[in-house]
Amino acid sequence: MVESPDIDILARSELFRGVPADVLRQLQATSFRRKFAAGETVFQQEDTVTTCYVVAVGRLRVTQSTLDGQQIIIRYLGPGDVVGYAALTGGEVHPGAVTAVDDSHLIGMPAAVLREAMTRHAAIAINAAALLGQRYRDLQLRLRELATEKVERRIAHTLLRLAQQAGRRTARGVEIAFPLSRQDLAEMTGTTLHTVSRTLSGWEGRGIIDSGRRRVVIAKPGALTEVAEEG
Amino acid sequence: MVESPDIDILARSELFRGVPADVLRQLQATSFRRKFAAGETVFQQEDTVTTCYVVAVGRLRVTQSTLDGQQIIIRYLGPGDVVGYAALTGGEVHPGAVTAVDDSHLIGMPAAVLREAMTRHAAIAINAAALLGQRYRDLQLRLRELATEKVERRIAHTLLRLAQQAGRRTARGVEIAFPLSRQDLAEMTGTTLHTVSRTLSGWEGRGIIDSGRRRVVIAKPGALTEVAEEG
DNA sequence: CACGGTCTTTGCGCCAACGCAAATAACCAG
DNA sequence: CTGGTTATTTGCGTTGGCGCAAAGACCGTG
Repeated sequence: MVESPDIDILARSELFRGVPADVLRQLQATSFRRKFAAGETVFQQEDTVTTCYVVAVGRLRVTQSTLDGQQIIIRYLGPGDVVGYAALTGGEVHPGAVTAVDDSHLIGMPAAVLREAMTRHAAIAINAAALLGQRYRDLQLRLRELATEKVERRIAHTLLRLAQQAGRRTARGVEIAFPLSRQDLAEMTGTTLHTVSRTLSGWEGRGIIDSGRRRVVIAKPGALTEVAEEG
Repeated sequence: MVESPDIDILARSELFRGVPADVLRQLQATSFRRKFAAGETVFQQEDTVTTCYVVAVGRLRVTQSTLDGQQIIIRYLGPGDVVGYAALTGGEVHPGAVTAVDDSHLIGMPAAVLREAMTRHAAIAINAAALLGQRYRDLQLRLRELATEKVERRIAHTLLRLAQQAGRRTARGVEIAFPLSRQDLAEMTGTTLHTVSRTLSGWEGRGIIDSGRRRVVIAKPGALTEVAEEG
């Protein structure tokens, strides 16, 4: 019997790294694959936690909304990332919503099974703590940025971070490898799409970036870094 | 032999809740108490992680600074809270600085011992994941608040949150039970001490709060909630 | 009880960024 | 190719909150 490719993906994921193959095989018995088309929702904010996913392929967006419809983007998720971290912490409901921004394949498993596996195999629980700590640290950084930096710098930093985690080298420069609108950038930086548009237009004029409809290519990463760091 | 009071504190802490007493006794063999006077620093940002603490008594402040001295307050820690979460995630350095704002007693233990205990007792690792998840969720909320709400509301929300976690009922109202300056509130809400001062003055005039030098009493929590929720 | 240090208050001018509005521009479905 | 939908750009007036500056209040200490 051929080893399932899913085992391979899990073995490389942030949550199951270093976990023995036989444990993964057991987990895989209750796991399943699920596809989400771009734009489809994986779960809504406040949904009850039933399933935990690991991204096989694709890209998803985590958002958090207020009652009156205001929304911010918490982070983007890509291959190997956990979708629905609440399952790791024993949370009852999802604190944010997750939507696919590209066609995506997720490997899902029941939250109860995962919780049980964590009690049995400390390595998984330790990985969970590590990945949550990583996300927490990222958020601390963004909070500080939002509190202390001006809009232009925030946008610059955000683009550089996105390039780092989902950049693709092309002839023109580093392209953000998923659809990213002005509105999206606004929701990541705590500003409005108008201000983002004006800022990007400015950079476009200086040849720093090359952008279009839901598309951003960083032509001169060095220049963008300069904007982000000083002046 | 009398059971040490530290065991009791640990058993009730967010990290060691539900962990068998004999495991705690083992951990306590390498643990020690340390006092910090108000104003003293437990560790600096970027310090190497060597020790993990649990707060026995007191109150501490976690901050994050930029190179140019800008700083924000990430959170306050009180009895039962973990100080130096990086030890739980395998981090090499502390991502933030911790300072005592009141005289405090901490129970410390070597990070390596704690890490080892996590691998041996999944319950500790699971608690670690839970508490990190809680902090992450709190930060998501603050990020959204900072990104979408105006200063006055942010300050109102912040005060209400502080009252929740460290409020003390008095004749005049709910008092924040540790020294809290205008500057501190500014660093929690992403604004300046001037704006905080003006805002508090306004509320003071309306009888909503009663504040002084590094001291805030919420006289009318209901009115403050109203400010926080709707205009 | 006077002094120095730390907090807090308040006035004033200014500007980054918002909010509104309206004109493109790009994409999609049929 | 055409009409409809979704994204982007840009202009213009407004303003919340910053930055600077100076005065006043409070506190611990010698």
